[in-house]
Amino acid sequence: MEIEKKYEALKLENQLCFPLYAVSKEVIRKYKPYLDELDLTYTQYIAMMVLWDKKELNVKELGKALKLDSGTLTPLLKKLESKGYITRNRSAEDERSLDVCITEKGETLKDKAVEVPKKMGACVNLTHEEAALLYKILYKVLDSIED
Amino acid sequence: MEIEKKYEALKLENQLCFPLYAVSKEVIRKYKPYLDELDLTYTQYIAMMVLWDKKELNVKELGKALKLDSGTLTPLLKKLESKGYITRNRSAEDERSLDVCITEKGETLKDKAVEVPKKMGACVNLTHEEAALLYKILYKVLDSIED
DNA sequence: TGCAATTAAATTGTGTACAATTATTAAGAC
DNA sequence: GTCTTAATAATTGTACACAATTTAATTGCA
Repeated sequence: MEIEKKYEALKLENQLCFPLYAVSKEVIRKYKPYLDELDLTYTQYIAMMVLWDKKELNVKELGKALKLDSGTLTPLLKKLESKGYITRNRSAEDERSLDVCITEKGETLKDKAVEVPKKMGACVNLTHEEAALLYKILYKVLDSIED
Repeated sequence: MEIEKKYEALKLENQLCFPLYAVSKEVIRKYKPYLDELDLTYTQYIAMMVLWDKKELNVKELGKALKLDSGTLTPLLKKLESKGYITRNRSAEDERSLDVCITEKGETLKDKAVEVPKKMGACVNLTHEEAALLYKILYKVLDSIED
């Protein structure tokens, strides 16, 4: 192989992983000013999203939904509890399991939070078709990676 | 607005940010076994990618290429230096600037690293068209987000 | 029943990320 | 030439991520 071609695959601009990584970070950074108003970080926000929808579930289920483990979730949920947005209680049927439940205060936050996706939509400069395509491709990767 | 529709935009499955975030993490996790063989983390790997290409550049330029700041890069580059893959030296013309330079040992690593993109390609279950489209859309977002 | 295997969270340790601040150096205005 | 302003890394502090281990509870089977 020609020497110039041998290392082409190692260049940053020829990777798919790098723009994925960079866009993910930049998008999360774009959320910050809006999430600051809710006193939430991005990870706390997506955890609250699941809770706004489900009201109650255990750490294992939340971890599956967010693809996060207890090492990340345990301290994060303790923070959400200290903010008063959720409660954490051992399950009555299975003491190993920890039930996470949204509070009144957490529910109230939902009304402010509905504005966030609207504000963010304006930031991501894609057409409907591009956004739909991106969504479809990302979930194809996500499903195929399923370990 | 109907009550059922009001909060639809807040559901995790209706977000574009979440699959972006999740895919980015999962892809990086897929790299781990291959990068372990090189004694590199993912962030160290993309930093080395720039250095394999450019041989030498300063922290500011590297930060621009990777979209990372000195708070992330300083400890990371110290680790790469301690592994013997790079050197760190103050610029002669401008003492504020820190020059990062690849070493012989760092260059040697490149020959093992060329195998990584090949192995990863097999993991991401996309057609050429899908991969090209994903690449194009991601860079469109990245360019539009440019602050 | 008794106990090995499994499961669920929590903990520990390492490595990012990034905002905000600090220290040092360089550039530019006058 | 001094002095303000700007630029560059490093530092500090907070919050993830995740692998590996630990602790405690439950299951399953001999």
